Amino acid sequence: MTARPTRMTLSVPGDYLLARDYCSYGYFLLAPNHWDPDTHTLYRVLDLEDSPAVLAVNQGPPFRTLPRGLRGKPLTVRASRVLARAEQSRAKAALSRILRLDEDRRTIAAFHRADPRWKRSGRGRLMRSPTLFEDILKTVTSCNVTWPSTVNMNRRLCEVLGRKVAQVSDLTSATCFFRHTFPTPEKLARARATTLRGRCRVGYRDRRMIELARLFASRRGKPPTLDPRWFEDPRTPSGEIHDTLLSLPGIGPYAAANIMQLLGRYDRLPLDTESVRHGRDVLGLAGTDAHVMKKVADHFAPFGRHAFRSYWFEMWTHYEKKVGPSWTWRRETDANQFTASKL
DNA sequence: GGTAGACCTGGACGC
DNA sequence: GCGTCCAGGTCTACC
Repeated sequence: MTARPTRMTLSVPGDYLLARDYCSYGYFLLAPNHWDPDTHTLYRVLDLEDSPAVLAVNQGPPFRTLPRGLRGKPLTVRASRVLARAEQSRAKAALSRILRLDEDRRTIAAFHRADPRWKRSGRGRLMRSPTLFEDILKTVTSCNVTWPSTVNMNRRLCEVLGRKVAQVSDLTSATCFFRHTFPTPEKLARARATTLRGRCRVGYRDRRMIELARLFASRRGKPPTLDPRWFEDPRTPSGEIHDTLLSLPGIGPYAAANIMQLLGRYDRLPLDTESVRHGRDVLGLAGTDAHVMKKVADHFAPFGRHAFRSYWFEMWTHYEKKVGPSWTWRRETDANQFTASKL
């Protein structure tokens, strides 16, 4: 008799709402993340100790408008196979980073005091990846391309360089969209530039991505050149992290500021063409692109260490007014909207 | 320190 | 079906 796939429960902060807090940043539409808007279930492929597995995370039945009853309800996590105890711990740690479970009610309340517009909806957490490396690579794939290309690059990176889930269960065969993990730094560090360019369609980013992977990869048991723990440590000065990010291949001012927010440091704004569009269309700003960018930065400066979240949820709400609540979005249709020229 | 142009992909458009 | 144009941040060379 074969053992049944693992089921777990994950505790969340008292105000946590999976659909609202997971569908809060564009990366929730990128492989190997998959959100099913029909069942309000998050599917994520993760590299665990023995082999990859798919996790399905759910908090309750789907809804259209934000419900009160679900907030703080523990998450149910179903795995595609049996997970050893160490794998369960690793899976929970990965989900905690993705879902920002480290942001407790007090830190969200501090944001709402700085910008009360989001108190009613409870917006405050921003979805991210299970590792800093994946956040950095996803940011590189979002630079100098329209959003559909970002979607394709991430899917192909997983399919070409990720590990495939071998064990097929009801979970993986019927409902999961992706079967491959996001590539590890070690795997990407060994890849050929021609593979990245030809099969993953990352273009001129090929060598930069390999160089980044080499900085984050462990080699022959030696620690990596860059330690993610240094970046994640709240005691590390923001200025030092920002300077280090700017020194990395493929990381410029936009990417560095975006990675800062993914690290939970919200005082900088990643300004791009979207910011200019938002400045003109929503804030009514005028002038050259450079002038509008400067005015957008000035506009959100009073929010201080909460500036990015004020900026981001204002833009997110603008998207939602056009295409509905983010938890109803489908990658294959709504995902194509996220480019300044279309919005 | 500021700026122009190259770097790629994929979608839109015209023929 | 083919060719052309355009959007999109980073990097380098040049002033």
